Amino acid sequence: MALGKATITDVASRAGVSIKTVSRVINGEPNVRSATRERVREAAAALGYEPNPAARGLASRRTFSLGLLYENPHEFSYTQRAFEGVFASCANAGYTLLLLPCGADAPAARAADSALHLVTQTRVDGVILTAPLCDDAHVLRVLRARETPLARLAPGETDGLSCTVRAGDLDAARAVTARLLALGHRRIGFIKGDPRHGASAERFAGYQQGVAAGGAPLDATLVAEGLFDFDSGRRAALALLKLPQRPTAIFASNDDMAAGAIAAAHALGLTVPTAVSVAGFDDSPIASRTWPPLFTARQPVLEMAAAATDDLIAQLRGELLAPRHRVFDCPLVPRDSVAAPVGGC
Amino acid sequence: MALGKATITDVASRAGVSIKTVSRVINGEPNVRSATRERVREAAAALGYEPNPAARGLASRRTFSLGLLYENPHEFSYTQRAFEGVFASCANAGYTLLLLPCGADAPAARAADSALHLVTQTRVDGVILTAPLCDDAHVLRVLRARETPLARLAPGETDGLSCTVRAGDLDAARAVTARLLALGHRRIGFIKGDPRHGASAERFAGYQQGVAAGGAPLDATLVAEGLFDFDSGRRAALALLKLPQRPTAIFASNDDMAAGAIAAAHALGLTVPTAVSVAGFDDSPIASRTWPPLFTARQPVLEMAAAATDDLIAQLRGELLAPRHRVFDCPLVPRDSVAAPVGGC
DNA sequence: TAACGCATTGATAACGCTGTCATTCCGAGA
DNA sequence: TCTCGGAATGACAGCGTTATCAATGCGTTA
Repeated sequence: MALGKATITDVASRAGVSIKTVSRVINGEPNVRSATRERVREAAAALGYEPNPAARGLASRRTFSLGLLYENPHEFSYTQRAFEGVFASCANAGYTLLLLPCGADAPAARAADSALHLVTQTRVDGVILTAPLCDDAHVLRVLRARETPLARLAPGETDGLSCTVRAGDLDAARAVTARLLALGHRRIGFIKGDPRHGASAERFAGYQQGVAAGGAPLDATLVAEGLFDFDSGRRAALALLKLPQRPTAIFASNDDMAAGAIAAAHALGLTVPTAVSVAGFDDSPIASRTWPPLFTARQPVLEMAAAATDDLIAQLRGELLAPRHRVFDCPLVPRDSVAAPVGGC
Repeated sequence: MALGKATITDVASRAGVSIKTVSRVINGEPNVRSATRERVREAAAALGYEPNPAARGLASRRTFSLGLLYENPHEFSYTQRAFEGVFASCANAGYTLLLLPCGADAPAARAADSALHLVTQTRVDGVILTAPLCDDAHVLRVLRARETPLARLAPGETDGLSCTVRAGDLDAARAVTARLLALGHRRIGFIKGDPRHGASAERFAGYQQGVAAGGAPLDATLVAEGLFDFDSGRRAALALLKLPQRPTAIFASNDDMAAGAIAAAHALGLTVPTAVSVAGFDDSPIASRTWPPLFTARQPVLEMAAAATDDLIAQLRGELLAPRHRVFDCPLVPRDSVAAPVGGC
């Protein structure tokens, strides 16, 4: 096998056909006799032929590559899990993947610049947007001006223009809350997530509905603000646990903040789950690395990202008539950071 | 500003020059009168011209893209930090970055396949290899057969062929050990890392040298095997802490295993650092999220990855006469998981 | 003034593929 | 046997750059 220096012309002459026929075989186009197809395949294999993506891209005006745009995340593992899902689908469909991080702390216009770069400079065929960029007006405007096909992961709102994939945040948050209530907790603290993420409002609503459904009092002093990162969770939990009448359980909107809440409890000399229960959301790697490990709801990030990518590629291939909107369940993951409150109910 | 549909021909006619002159300006080549250069720049800006990478790649036989090859990592954050460093350098130099994960648990040949794919299919100009792939004979053979320029991050051994960037693992591990000895510990357990990583042996050697230099006994029963992941660290620490004469301190080869060691201590009812001190290595995100936070040595992964990328690009540009080999210091990060043993020395 | 040399510029041929459209092939039906 | 029509195939013109090499301009020297 040669070192990949063979061109389509070499294959064509070896197979005794025109380059156009080779092109047809390579691209799986119809109207090639199966004997011919086989002959071309053999010639290509014998020469170790690999199509030149630059030439292909130049001629077809496509790049067969997708861009994954994301913010430098607070929650470290999310992006990586999403990436793995997107990558798997890309590899599967023969697409190349470009990652484009945009600094979270940079001005809003910065993200739009990154998006623009992705489209003009590298000319990807489509873009996958993760929260919170998938709701960023600047970014959306830039991409839509170029008519770039989109898929949005964990958006706040769906529209009729792009495929979306969301988690069933509301239901899962309600289920977590219900579980805490069932254990006998009446005062359940809540730590909200970054308000720029659509999921934050959903999870909060799930908490509220759960509390209301359980007949427990809705106490606004038990709700603290957070930003999805460890330290904001730690600080919020500290404040909650220092309340005159402190909660017996804390439900943080994600695992990183829940890990912060555990650290806060430790710092105050409160044992988890004996003195205070802590629940998270996501089932990110840190959820099984805290002590005690976190009770949480599993968000299937990898599968969701893969689904978003599949839909985007289907759209590029014209296989999708209308944008598809998917919602993934988040099953509870029972772990030791949650128990009945001391004294029962 | 137009929507990036302008070609080099448009720019040329607007500036009243030939396309070759525009090409010269775009690529920063010499021998263009500064007045001409300025006129071309203005025309390009006015038209919103963006060079077409496919056309450029076809004509120049380069892609201006690099590949980052890595194993699906045990230690979750490492790759992401490395990616950020590599990405920063690529963006800086106008290169595009392709990530290529290869499953850790797949057969060895699989990684080589991924490497091959990177070179033949996407035709990157150069490849950055992370541990342990940077020491994988299959991968290296494939890439060298194609004469692909390489940079290797955290290799076991350097060679005369490719740029390398390493951490000063041995010195840092010795310093961590010395610190534990200085606090009065005499029985210091050690959890080794994945033997396929060159750093594992270095860190172990640092531990051994540190113990020897401190005049403490070298006890082989205090050395446990690990694989750099949380669970192997937890299990190894459990074994160490159940020894008849258990260590008063445990030095794990990385933070993930150290977090596992803390979990093991908790599980046995041993308080950290009162009953047992725990030290890690890397200063990965989890190091500041455990309770208590981890005493560790900071490996500047992002900076190292950026350096490797810079060197690779310099090599591609022909600016490097011989492969460069860099070593980065790993300063100690004092945190609360380490204290003097109960009873002093 | 003519000739020389170097900096500057341009005409044109690749680069390896896809798209368009014409052509050939081949079996079925008249 | 001839005609017809769709399947199969091929010729050739781009796609938007860079590379090669020739041509031009211009200040300097003989």
